[in-house]
Amino acid sequence: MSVEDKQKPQRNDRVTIRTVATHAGVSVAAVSKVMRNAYGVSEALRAKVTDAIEALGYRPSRAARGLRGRSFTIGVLLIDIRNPFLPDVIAGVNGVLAPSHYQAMIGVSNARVQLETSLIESMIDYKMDGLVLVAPRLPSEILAKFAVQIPIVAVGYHDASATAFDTVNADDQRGAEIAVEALLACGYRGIEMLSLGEREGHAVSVVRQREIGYRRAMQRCGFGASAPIGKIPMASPKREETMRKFLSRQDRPRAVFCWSDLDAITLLSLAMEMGVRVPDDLAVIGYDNSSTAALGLVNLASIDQSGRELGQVATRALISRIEGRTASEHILQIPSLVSRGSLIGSDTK
Amino acid sequence: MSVEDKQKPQRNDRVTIRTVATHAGVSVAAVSKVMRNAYGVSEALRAKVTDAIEALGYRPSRAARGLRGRSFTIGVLLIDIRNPFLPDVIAGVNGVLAPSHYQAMIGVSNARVQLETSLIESMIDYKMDGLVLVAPRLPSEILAKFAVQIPIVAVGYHDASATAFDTVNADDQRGAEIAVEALLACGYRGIEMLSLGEREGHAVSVVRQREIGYRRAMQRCGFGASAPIGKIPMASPKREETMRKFLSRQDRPRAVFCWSDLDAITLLSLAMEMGVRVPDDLAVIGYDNSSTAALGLVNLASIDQSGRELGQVATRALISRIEGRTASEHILQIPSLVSRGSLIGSDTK
DNA sequence: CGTTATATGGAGAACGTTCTACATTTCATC
DNA sequence: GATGAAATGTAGAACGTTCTCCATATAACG
Repeated sequence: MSVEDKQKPQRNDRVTIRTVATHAGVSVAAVSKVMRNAYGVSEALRAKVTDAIEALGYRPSRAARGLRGRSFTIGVLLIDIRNPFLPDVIAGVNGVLAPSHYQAMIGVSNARVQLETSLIESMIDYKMDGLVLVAPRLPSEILAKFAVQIPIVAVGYHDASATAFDTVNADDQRGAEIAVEALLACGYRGIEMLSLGEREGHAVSVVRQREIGYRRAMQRCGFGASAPIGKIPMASPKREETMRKFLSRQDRPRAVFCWSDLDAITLLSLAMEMGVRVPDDLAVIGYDNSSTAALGLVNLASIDQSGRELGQVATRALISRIEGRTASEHILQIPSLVSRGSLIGSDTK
Repeated sequence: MSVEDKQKPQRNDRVTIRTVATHAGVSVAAVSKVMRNAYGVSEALRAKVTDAIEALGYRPSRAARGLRGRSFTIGVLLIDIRNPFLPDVIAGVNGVLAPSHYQAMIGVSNARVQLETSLIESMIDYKMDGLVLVAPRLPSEILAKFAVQIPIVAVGYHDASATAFDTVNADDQRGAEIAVEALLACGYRGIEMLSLGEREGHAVSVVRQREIGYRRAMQRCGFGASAPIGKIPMASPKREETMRKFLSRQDRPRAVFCWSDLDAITLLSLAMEMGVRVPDDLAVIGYDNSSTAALGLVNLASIDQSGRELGQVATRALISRIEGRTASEHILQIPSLVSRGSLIGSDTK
């Protein structure tokens, strides 16, 4: 509007720590001290500086911060964004972070080890302050190597012997036991587990843990150590085909424990389509108690491991590690059963 | 192991551009040039440098890069991580980014304007190269202000008059028309829309656009301009209560068009629970064609706007803008109907 | 009043890149 | 050979912070 409109400051208008210092009539170092509320700042100085910050709308550059010190960002790595269990974890992370000055940035690896690695490296290169890895695929040694460079908490990754990083898990073995016990308590006898058919069978993975729990519960109840475990491939076309085959088997079990709601729900859908009645012909119990399982239409009994809580606990652990803790922590939550129609018919029809 | 174990380089072992330069026997600037494959690099030089990079396992620091030039990161802002439509968008973004040297970092705003603002600011402060905002809540003027500082593409945000940023949308008005037309074609006459009950009624929001399309289609078919639109609150307790009330109305319409699968699916669940048969008593059509809608158990007819494609198109637009385009683009995709059991019974029972 | 502690503020060197200028070499072309 | 033009490589100044020393001012104490 004014005649004095300048051309120059069009892009060069970034308010830096220097602008603030000049405006407040103090040194750059002083402003920095106030920002980090470091030692050696008088009330008068603080007031001057905060006023200037307010007046100019100053925001420190995260990039520059990261170059020298902390970036106040924590990275979250998700294996997969479609699994409805993961948003719960994110919600937990964000809940804990919200009141703090930390912020979360999320990366999605799509279960690709390659991408997972490069994402972790990127987060390190951004000088993020810490990482929450949700169900990472990388082997423990590699994670340990990364953990030297940045504080790490792994969620959904069983390695209680790791010393370089922390782990936060629901007790997946126990969860599987609870599932089996629930099926037995309902009187079902022929019980099978449907697990994930993956080449990698790390004991670190939650899937493997659930298999162990399933086997143990079956054995304890006298059904032999080699209780049957079916493998469902991950990729979509094969996946449904395998399930259909399972459903049409003539020696189909009376009840099935699925390693994840994701599979359980698809199974339920196919069962309906193929005329297999649930739970009359086949009882189903899933894992994660995802929001979809809770839908009236789906009505899937499931093991609840409170993703939200896992996210919260993991974040708190990470922050304590960022703030200096060095001894590793391995936290185990107890999962619980949420009974629904797929386990035992609600109506006495 | 060796006796010469040094204490010093324990943390100081970062391989920087300087390490590479020394190792290759060239200048720092030369290495930088190779990295950015800038003009003025001979084959011999390039070979020396890439060898050194390989040998040392050098990765440029994103933090330092961001401070001076590009960071090769694009920020994605999600309004909500629970809506199963959004993972599709992410998949599209990642698909386009994967072969490039760009990487995506995701922030989740949980529909909070405050958080959305601070996340955008953070991404700017990280010197990210561009932003994909998915269904942002901020008004257009504010977005325009941000767009001066960083290239922005908004997805699910209708503002074809914006000059500072691009928009990528499915044609939500058309989508709603298609839905209404489909219901009419099935012979249903009493049709209502269930929309989102929010204070904010920006025309930019997809919800409002769908309402407009619904009204227009109804009017065109002779059902008056004031076709009824019910409002469903977002928060969970009130939400279901409102739906129950709707379902038990004695003047309940014959068919309903829901603004989102999210609501449609809950409605389907409640309908089953309350004994309202779908589609015999009530036909339902949703929006988004989310993965949940496709489940056999749910079997919800829905308007497909291919989130994946939106993500791809948006990312390509963003990259072209990063690379210099200044004129704004406003892209509109045509949605399509996916007919399923909630629209017309598949079996002739 | 000296002398010593303590509290307060500032100078300036990192941090690891990018990128503008410039210096040098190589190559045509006359 | 001389003369530009083009190609190739380098020095070094940013970028916006943090943080270690230092310098000074003030308080405490005998």
